[in-house]
Amino acid sequence: MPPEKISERELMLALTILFREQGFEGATLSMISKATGLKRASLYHRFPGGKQDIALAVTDFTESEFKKVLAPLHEAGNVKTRIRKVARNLGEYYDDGRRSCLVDALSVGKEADGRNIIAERIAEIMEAFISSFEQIARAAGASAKDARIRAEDAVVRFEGSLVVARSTGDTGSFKRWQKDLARMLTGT
Amino acid sequence: MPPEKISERELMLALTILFREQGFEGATLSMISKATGLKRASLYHRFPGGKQDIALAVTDFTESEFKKVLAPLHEAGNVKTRIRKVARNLGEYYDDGRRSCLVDALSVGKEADGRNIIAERIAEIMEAFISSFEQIARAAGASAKDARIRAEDAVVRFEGSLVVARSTGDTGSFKRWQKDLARMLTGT
DNA sequence: GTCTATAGCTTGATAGAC
DNA sequence: GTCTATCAAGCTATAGAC
Repeated sequence: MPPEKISERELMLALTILFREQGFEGATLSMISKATGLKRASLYHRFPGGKQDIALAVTDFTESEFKKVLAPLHEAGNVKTRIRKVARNLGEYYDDGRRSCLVDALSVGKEADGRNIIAERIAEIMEAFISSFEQIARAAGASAKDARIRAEDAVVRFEGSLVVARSTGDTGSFKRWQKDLARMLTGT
Repeated sequence: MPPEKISERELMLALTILFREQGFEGATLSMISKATGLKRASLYHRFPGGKQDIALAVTDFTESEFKKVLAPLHEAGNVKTRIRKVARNLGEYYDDGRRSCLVDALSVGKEADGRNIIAERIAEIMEAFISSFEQIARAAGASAKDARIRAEDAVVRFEGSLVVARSTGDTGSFKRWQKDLARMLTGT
């Protein structure tokens, strides 16, 4: 057999960028082929289920990458310091607000039956994101109810700043979000 | 000639719903035909420029509908009362947070040349949205700089709550946004 | 594990009748 | 202003060679 033209990780990184920018319908196999350097048939060798399989793999990959980005939340040390580390990580991961959110891009569009398997799967990432923030808010002393609200609002402002930045090109609100995150979650 | 099968306004309403749910790539001419009751050729009679023409018409239509929704901001009367009226209007327009934002749905995806004509056009709606909030914040006594930041953050939280609601099905953050809007913009 | 070649379908778009 | 019929191009997916 010929050697792998592209490593698993490089492959997933290229696919993630593409799906984030184009969404599910927008990302055609021709684009995928071009972005990865693999011909159609090679893509089907790696992802027997086709395009949907690829999108689900991107979702799995993003979930695990996100865990790394959020990892400092669950480490030892000062709460605010941990949150600030995560704010920095997210800034790096989203190129200071210039990249779109995969959850947003892949949750547009429904099947004829009104469902969207990828969106259902990707909603778990969103919930895990909120849940991580919720835990750190609890650690900072918030009540169960308050912690949930603080976490949801922090994620809301994160997602919103990426939408606004994509539309207007202005990343100011993302940067304000980064600065504000520790205060939002700890309430002080 | 046969009579119009569907009025201009009904047509635009159906198209807006479709593009909001499916995005540009996701909304196929087959779906458009089904949603409007018009065959392909009839659509091309009304929109000679094809699908892109339709999307631009939806953008224009949404811009004028949005002006109506935001109109109370520019009327006479108590500032907070006017803002609360707009919060109610937006709740109605977005079905209490259950509908997606057109700006979000249509700003996913780029042409090969890196541009996206529809997204560029629709960015103007986003800017007008922010600008309306900015004016009312000024009217409430905020400095130019503060008014801009308050307006941006209000729109950020609005867009974010729609993304989170679409993903998780939870409209709680949208309802909190409605309650909070007057305080956010006036700073009190 | 990669490729070329191809199948079969859907897409966006058009011609021309009524 | 609507329609049927049709088109080329692009789509996802597969078969089979190396």
